[in-house]
Amino acid sequence: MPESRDRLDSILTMLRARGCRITPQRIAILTIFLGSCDHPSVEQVYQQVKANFPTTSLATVYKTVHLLKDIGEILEIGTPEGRNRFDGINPHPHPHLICTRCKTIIDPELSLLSKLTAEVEASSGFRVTSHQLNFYGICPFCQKK
Amino acid sequence: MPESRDRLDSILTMLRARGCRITPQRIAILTIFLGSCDHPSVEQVYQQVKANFPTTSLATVYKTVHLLKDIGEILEIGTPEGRNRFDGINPHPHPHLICTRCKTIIDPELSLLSKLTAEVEASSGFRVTSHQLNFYGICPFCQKK
DNA sequence: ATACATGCAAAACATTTGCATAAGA
DNA sequence: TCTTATGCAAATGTTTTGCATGTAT
Repeated sequence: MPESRDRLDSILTMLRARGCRITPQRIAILTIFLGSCDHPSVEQVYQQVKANFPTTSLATVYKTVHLLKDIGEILEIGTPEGRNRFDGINPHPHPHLICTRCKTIIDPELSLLSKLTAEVEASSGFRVTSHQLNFYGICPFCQKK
Repeated sequence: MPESRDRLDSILTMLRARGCRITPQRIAILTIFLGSCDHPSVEQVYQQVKANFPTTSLATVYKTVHLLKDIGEILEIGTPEGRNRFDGINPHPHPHLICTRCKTIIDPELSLLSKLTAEVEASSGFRVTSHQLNFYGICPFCQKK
């Protein structure tokens, strides 16, 4: 995956510019986020990092995740079941489609969303800078059960 | 509010049919959910219940909230900041437009929203039961400052 | 009378924080 | 070397659970 390599490099550059240090743990955590299209929780990231880096602590994962969130490279997703999940592929706000039964999270393509934002701005006069849009429902697989 | 009275009655009937008992605490908690259009957290509900019912415990609020969630009368909503919130006006969740500067909250009318939900269902196969939509931005008044 | 609900306190989780030590620059 | 990151453990905050007592039916 060449583009995620580029993205890794650009994030590392950004971290260096910020005075942050590049540690093996941070590279490992970043690699996991950039390489997985699902939306892992902190605990899931921790388990994966430990596989290659057994001494890594959960606290470090939390700290790194917050760092990445602060610089805008990953997005935190609120879920109804306690542990939050993170999106490292597309850190810009976008809708999430959450199955309330099996907890799967999907990123749907919505052609109408930009029009919706435009409608909000036109009718209210707000300058919209961000949004959070979560749909909750039952996925096709769970509907059959 | 006559319609929320009807809804209260129908929920009480539903609880009785389930073998649940109607306690003052449950009525108080239900009344709070049916009467407020915002999305209160458990803690907020607890504080409100305590005002009229000082002996109520937080555990009871949690248990009642879960009961209501199980019978489908309120919806739990995940937020990125820890404490979950609940929607008691279930059938018609509405978007919020939040000014990040002055914290004003507006309920915009969005004609496109139902089309957006239809688009999600059509493209994903999900049966969408609810959603959460928050826009963040700067309101017209704050833009002038 | 007899379940079921309540309220307390303790437990179970998820997340954050403080601090001594390890390690990048 | 000099600062930042790590890892541990303790602290925080939220939600759940067990159990004796209270209470709706």
